[in-house]
Amino acid sequence: MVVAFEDASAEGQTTAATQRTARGNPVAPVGSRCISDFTGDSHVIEQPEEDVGLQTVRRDLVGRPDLSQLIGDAVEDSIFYVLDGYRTHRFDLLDERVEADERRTVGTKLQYHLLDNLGLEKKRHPDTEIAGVPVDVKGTATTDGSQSWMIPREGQCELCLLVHVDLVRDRHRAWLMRTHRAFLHNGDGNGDRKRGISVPAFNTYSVPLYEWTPLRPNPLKGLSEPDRAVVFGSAGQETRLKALFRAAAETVIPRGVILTVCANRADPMRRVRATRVDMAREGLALLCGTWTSHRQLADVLAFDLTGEAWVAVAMSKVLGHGELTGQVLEQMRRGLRDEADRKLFEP
DNA sequence: TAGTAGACTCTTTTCGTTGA
DNA sequence: TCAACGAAAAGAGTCTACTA
Repeated sequence: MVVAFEDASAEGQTTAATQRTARGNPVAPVGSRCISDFTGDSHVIEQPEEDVGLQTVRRDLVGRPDLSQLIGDAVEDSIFYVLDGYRTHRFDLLDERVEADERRTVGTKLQYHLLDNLGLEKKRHPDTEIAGVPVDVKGTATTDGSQSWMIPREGQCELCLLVHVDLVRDRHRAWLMRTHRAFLHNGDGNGDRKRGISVPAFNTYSVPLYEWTPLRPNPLKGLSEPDRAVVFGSAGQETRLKALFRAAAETVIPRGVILTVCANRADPMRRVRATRVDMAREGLALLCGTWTSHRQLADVLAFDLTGEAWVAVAMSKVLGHGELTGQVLEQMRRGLRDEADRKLFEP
């Protein structure tokens, strides 16, 4: 097997001295030549710091203060899509009911959600352009800590935004890398002639965009077995939602979690709202991210209700925030006719 | 009969568009 | 640039039907 890089001084001539075996071959050094299988183009490998296109894209991405959050949101959206909790009750990709094939599709879905979240246009090839530079987006979700991105022939020597989701530790990280042919495995590639990135090349030439960032915890994963039995039991939606809010009080409940609990039932959000009076009787106020005043109060209490999430907090914590408390309680009182119920939401 | 689900209508909020 | 406007989405209330 001959690796596809040459000493630049040889000007396109692959000599015996520059040929390497695939196993244990060294990382193609800066200054050596790389030849794309796809275009046949021969070019010199640069340091990432000297790669104008890579640095342009890197500056654009790291200049976004919420980059890791935007990509994290895309990861969570992709996982929710694959789990299909709204129909299946599944909330964990490690669940035995999730097929390995389904897990693999997280990376594919991630491309679309990531472009959407970053406000990037979807193109045919490569996937998008960032700051005018063509960029491919590759995502991988693994359960063993390993990371492998398969690069298609047309992606060779192009810039790639690489995202790794660690499903066991619930975290994600992203890198930028120019995936030179010389950095990919040899042999015949897979059936689509895609090739994986060699680990030494990745360790040498990838540029991290941010460190490991935790995904938002899924409150369903933290439930005890007895709580989980009630939340996914045979009772009605309201009973099960109340059990969820009790068990996961002071924990942000994303909208997707509510849809998962109420899988295959109509109008679950209606049932969440219907639990508000009962929860108030138990001393818990349900804040909903849809309402501006609720969201603002949640921010004050250090809960992030973006994505129309909900949270059950002690009523005592809702009080004492001046006009904001007044607006939240007024919103909760709205429409209640029973005087005793209305009293539950008075300062 | 109580609890629950579903359907319908009204209200509120958000977001994109338009024009000054 | 910003306010006004309208459409769409989602919250909220009410009523009826079903079931154990």
